[in-house]
Amino acid sequence: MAPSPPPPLSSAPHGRTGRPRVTSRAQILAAARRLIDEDGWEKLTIRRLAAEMGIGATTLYHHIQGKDDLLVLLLNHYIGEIERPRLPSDPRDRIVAAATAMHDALAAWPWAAEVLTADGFVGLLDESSLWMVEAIVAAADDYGCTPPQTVDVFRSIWYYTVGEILVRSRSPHRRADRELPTFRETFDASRVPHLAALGDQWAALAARDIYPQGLRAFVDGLLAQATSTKPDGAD
Amino acid sequence: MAPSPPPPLSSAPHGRTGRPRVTSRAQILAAARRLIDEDGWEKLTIRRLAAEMGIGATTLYHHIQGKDDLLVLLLNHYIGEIERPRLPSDPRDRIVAAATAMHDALAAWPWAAEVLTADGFVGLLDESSLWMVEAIVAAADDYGCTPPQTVDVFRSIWYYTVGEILVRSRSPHRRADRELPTFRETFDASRVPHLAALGDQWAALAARDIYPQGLRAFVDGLLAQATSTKPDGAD
DNA sequence: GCTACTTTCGGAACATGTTCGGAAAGTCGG
DNA sequence: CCGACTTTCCGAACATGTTCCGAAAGTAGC
Repeated sequence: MAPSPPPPLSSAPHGRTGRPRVTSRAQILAAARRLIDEDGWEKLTIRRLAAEMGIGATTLYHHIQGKDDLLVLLLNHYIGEIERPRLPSDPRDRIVAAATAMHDALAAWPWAAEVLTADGFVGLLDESSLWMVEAIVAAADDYGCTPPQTVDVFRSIWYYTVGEILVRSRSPHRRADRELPTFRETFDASRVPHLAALGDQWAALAARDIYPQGLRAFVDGLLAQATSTKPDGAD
Repeated sequence: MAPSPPPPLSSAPHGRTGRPRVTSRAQILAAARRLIDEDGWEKLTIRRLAAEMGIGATTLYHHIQGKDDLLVLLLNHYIGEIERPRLPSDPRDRIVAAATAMHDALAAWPWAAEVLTADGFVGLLDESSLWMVEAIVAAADDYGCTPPQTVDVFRSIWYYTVGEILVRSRSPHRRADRELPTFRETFDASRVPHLAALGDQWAALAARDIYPQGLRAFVDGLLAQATSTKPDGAD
């Protein structure tokens, strides 16, 4: 429980009392990236990572909080390297563009789903990764949203984005394992007639990527709601 | 602490060959419900459940697929007991009401978050739990949506709902453990000015429940998009 | 009763994330 | 050089979900 950032490993090895560190957080992150790149993120376990570095598994816990923490750090690194797209000037379009960038950045890493819902995820992001959030907030502000409305707009979009990524990241699993489609193909026509009527169309329709489309509809609805509601927020 | 020894399998028909079963899926579900009600769902482990029933842990796997499967079965039971609200006649209001019911039903069980994203979750629901889905689909259809549009409407709402439940179900965790709010309170004003300007307001604003509000905005946007788009679906 | 067959049971084992307690390896004051 | 102190390392252990495989407990045919 000593979050005091340790001094760099090589530049100041001596000058401090106590047993010298055998590794650094940066080295751990580098090794984790190597493992992910080589064997896939599913093979990234604490013990493997420790073995890769030639240290004890327990030792890792003195440099990272836990596996979730490690994944967030990794994600921050990857997201930080994404180049910022030029965002449209129109606030509505800007929100859509920024949210799409955020979505794509997270969806690119399957293991992001493991930590997306972790306690206050957005608050754990680096400043270099926060420009997406900042862009959405700024655009909502530009549009004329009040601070509460702005936060609501972002949170709503965030929920939608997280849900989409999580649901879609788990769906392909079963399709490879078993032969079940994402949705069952037969429904009781007497109890759920409309579902039964859709029948096997559902599976095909549910396979399409509708994130951008839904996002646009959502942003439209949110901004319309913001401008039509009394900014005072009659709670 | 074992109020249910093994006898009540007496009614099992003896016309079958092989070693007789010592338990049934129904008994497993009943024991699981008992454990959840008494000690909370976090205490529900495979070994505890087996011990409660006086059987070996491995035996459970001959009656259920795994823990996720067990949780889905449990959720189906609980959702099936929810009384169906009278839904408004207006399609838009009906979608909102049904989605809200769906959200509330899932949000009522913290462990629902554990299986919400499991492979084709909606397809695993019982017919007795599917009336919420059916209601949304039927309302979208009533509104004039084409089958693809109808599925898109439901899936969008589903993503939003799942995201909200998952994010909110994990947030309180850390607030109890540590003192971090859901979002960090200080941001670099030079890199993320708008976030910095919101500052500590964010934490308070993010604590509010905005699901119904966001849902209404989303449904408005989705239905507007559906009626304005060529039904042919120009991909 | 005995042998075959069928179905179910469950102990041992595995991999995982994580915690605990003490040993190890330095510095510092003498 | 030595003992005290500080900081870090890591083997052992724990709890979990899950899988393997042989033992157990029935029925069927003789």
